[in-house]
Amino acid sequence: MNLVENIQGQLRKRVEAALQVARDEGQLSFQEVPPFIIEVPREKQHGDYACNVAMLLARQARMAPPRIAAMLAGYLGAAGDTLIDRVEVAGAGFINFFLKDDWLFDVPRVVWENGTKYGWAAPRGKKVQVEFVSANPTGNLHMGNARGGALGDSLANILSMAGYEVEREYYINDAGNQIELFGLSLEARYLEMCGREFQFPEGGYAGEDVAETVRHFIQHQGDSLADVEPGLRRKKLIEFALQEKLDYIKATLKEFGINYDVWFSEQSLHNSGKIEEVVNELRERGYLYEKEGAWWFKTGNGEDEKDEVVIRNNGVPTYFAADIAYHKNKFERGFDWVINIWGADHHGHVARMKAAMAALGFAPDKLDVILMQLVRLYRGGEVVRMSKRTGTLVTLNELIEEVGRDAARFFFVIRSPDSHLDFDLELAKKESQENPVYYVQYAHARICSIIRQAESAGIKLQHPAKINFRLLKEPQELDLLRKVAEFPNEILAAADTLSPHRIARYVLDLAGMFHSYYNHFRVLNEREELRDARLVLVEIVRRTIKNSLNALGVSAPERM
RNA sequence: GUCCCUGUAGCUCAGCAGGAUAGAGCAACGGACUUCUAAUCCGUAGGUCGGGGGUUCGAAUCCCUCCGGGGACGCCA
Repeated sequence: MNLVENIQGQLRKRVEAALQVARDEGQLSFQEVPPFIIEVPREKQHGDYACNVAMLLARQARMAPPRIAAMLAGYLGAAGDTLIDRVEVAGAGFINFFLKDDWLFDVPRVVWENGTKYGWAAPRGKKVQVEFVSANPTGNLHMGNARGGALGDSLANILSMAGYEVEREYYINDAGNQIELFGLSLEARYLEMCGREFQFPEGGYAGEDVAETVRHFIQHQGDSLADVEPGLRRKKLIEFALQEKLDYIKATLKEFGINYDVWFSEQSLHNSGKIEEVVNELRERGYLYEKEGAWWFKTGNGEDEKDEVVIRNNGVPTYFAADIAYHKNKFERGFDWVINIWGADHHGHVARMKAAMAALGFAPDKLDVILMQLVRLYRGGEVVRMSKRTGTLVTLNELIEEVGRDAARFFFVIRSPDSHLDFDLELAKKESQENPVYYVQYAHARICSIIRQAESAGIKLQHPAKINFRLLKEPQELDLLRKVAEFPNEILAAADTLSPHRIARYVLDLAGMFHSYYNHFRVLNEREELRDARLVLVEIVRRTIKNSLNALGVSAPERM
């Protein structure tokens, strides 16, 4: 049950009824009800909720907004109303609703009854897939992958809370040119270590981690491949390396708190002939044309030059072709909504991908791509280039070790995906003591401490039904109830706008309100009834903090 | 040249499906621990929302334009 949504719905009905009565009585003339909103105003003095209908009606009613608002208010604030305390008209014509506090006293019961599921919406019977990270299995995960991981996993959590059936997926790019280059790099290192002639490929993977993988291979198989046919040698090396790298990636992501439902191999699309199949389908539907020996996909109306090659003139399909087959496969699996998290450097790919889906008869609206701006890494003010090939990168493993999983995840997810993220490692380490994540976690730990303290004094948390919440008279207490009540709506808003950072902001706010309250009032005070009510209040705050942190993949410690 | 993101307090960023007096954290300054955890709190100070037009009852938010920063424009992925 979503209390806030419920209240907003009730107010909306009252406003609609008032509009009808006003029209029936000839006070107001309008053709249709405009799409007005019932919102929580920023300023507290503007009431619990505000409605903008008067401003929206001004034109068609040919009346000044404040006059409309005043007239409607006359129909709204009936004496004896159980919900509305009073109605005021203010500003440019806002109708401000001041509610009786009673509804707030329902909040603890609702939280209590939902328990660990407070904030979860009812299942809506829609399947959504979130694909994220999907880094090439040719190296370790870097800062950009870390951001994508934190973002994608949190988003998946939030969508799940919003009632969607969510699957997390990792697309393994284990085919194509990069893999061939990877093979050549492995081979060169291998021959080098076996003391043979070798030639390192131009632009190859020169990183130390690749050399290390080759060393591992030699530990297992020695120089058994030194004299075999190069194609076979590379195949064996690639097989070994991909397995090792992928295992490592899986372990790292797990350590970062991310668990995937599906690991999808690009190679499997090649093997099963799905790529060829989808290319043929596009060709039959008339979306491909041949030019200079290659096959091109028509992206737009043919006027621009954004067309993209799907089959190279050597007959080998491109990454784009594989990706089309992959996305077709996604839709065929019956997802109602497909979300990809890509680095901003792939933005040119979005329109093409959507066009390809449309060409295949799928609704492109069902595909959403979050373009995450790239992370730029600094070390003591120096920009660090992140390149897998040269191996100069800070890995996710190092990040977890240096900054900690909780702080790292919170840090990535507190910013909107649109923000360019400058990450200075020195600064992050220095600031780790002051990181906002500790502020939130500390609030949780403090509440746990209060409850422990109460228990050791023989005071038990009681069911809200047994509590007189009218004793909570302090404005800060009512504000906390209000804030907790907003949580389910915050989740829905974060899901709708694909914005996990809203939850990070929310929980930071809630923690701040709690810390302030803590410093002003004593929960465990002498008056038993008040004490019991406050104990339940801080407990529902604790649960809300914990559920928020869970959504972000951050732990909620009981002691700090 | 085309496209995407971005420009808000000294710094890092929220707010941007239009709403009322533009917010938070950090940094700065001044206070609060005999009391449930001071990783906290309270107070002070800090702004031409990059510039200029437009739409509107109302613009940080939408549109146009200019300027600054980042990125993409491959038969790489």
